[in-house]
Amino acid sequence: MLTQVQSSHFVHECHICEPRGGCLGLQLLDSPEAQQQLSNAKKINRKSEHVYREGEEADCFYVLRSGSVKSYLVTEDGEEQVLGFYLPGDVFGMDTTEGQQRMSSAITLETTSLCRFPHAYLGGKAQGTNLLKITAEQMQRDHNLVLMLARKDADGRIASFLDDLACRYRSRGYSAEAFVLTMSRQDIGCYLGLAVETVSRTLTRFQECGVLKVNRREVEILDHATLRKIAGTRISSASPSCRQQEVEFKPV
Amino acid sequence: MLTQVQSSHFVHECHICEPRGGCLGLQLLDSPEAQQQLSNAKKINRKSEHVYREGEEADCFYVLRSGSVKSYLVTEDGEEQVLGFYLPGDVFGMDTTEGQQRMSSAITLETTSLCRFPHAYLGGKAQGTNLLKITAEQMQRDHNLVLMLARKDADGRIASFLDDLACRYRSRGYSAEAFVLTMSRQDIGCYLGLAVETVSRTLTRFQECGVLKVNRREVEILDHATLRKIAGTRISSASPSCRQQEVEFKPV
DNA sequence: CGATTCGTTGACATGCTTCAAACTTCGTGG
DNA sequence: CCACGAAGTTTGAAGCATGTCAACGAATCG
Repeated sequence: MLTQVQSSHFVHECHICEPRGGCLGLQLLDSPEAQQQLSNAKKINRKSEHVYREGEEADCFYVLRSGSVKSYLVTEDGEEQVLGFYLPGDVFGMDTTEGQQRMSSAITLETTSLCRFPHAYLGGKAQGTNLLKITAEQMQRDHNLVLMLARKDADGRIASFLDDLACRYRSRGYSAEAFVLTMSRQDIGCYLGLAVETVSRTLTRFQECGVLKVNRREVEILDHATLRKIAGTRISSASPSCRQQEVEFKPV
Repeated sequence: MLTQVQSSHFVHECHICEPRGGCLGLQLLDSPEAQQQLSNAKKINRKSEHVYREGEEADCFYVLRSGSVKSYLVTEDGEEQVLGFYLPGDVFGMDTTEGQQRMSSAITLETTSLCRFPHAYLGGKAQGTNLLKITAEQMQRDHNLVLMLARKDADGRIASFLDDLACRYRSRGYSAEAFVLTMSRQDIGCYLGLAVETVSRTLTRFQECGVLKVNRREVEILDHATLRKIAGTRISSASPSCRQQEVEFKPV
């Protein structure tokens, strides 16, 4: 059979997956047809070519065979945040599942060869699709945290944190404008990479701005629009919406 | 059948998974026996009880039904880094797969009810086990990045970054002591949440320490032990192994 | 009702960013 | 092959956001 020949050829020429206990293609694809497809799906990218871009519809993930790749996302302010660098043997592109829009971009850092794993060919072996979707969501959440820690100042982190909580409460049918924090200031600081004192001071300042009302663990969001603006604002961004000095101008 | 009754009871009393398109238990577990097991696996935890601890062997993941949970990990220096807060409906504990040691801990923030999903019951539906293992590894990598961004200073981040690269090259059969960076200083800074200038300065300083030899993108690690020590060192840790002032003492 | 944990506020120290400028390397076209 | 410009890297000086240290008030718990 031609497919058989192709298939076995495909297996022997590549040892990149050995540390994983053998070719991922053989592990994940049952039919020789699918394996042949995979064989054909090998691709060479030149330096600085995008493997995929944020917003594109995802239909596969990748194994890097040679070269190197960086994945990144872009903040609302046009700033780039690198999420990781991939070396030969690494699997990437699993932070988005079939049919979803890519949540990050990937670009080659040099001439690169990679193996495409189209979701469609995974067939029965990808039964846990729902689980994969859940893990992808978790990764996206992690990536947001990374972005927050790397690119946002204290104001931005606290605002993002509160906005995130509000959204999650809303999506569960609770009030997004008033809720009780179940965690201590210590925990919040430890999550956001800030000192407890900074958390406390920032919350106080937000209250002075009229953005929030805070009483110990009770939070009420008074001006969600401004909160969002602060959350999306980069450190030295041009518009200091509600930053320290601004407070002096419009205390409530 | 008793199991049937149990099973349907189990389905009707819980609406936490509705936004996911229905009970995860029904989606992931095929046999009524497994579903009953799941039903029995519901658990109430009081405030500040651990759901699992780092190092324990993982045999399940969880869906939070009510209450809230925080997940975290502890640095080599005993510092805590919070990785996330979970609200009702959230799935957690998927950063470790069956049989592995937990890579993080989870503790309740208040009285909490949760649903256990033992890996063993997933049966055929979890075929993509290999894929899950890969996504779990990716998550662990992300968590390391979070820890780095939140808890380490510039020296620690650069050192961790280089050590990570070295380890990955070693595991692939390349030299861990001498390699070429495929990414620009800009990219490194963008990954580590540092300004380009800081990256450059830090590398220069490491060279002055005798830890590295750097020439543009070529890196040679001369003192891997010290590099590791810097990587693991927290910001204001007692031992300033190779920090700014230290350089003055022992320039090479 | 003490004891402990949690939250807030102030003063000060400092590590990193920002701004600026020079140098090197690389790619491109004359 | 060299000239030229763009991009990447390095180094210096100065400002500032955040961490650290310290003290106090408030709430919680046994």
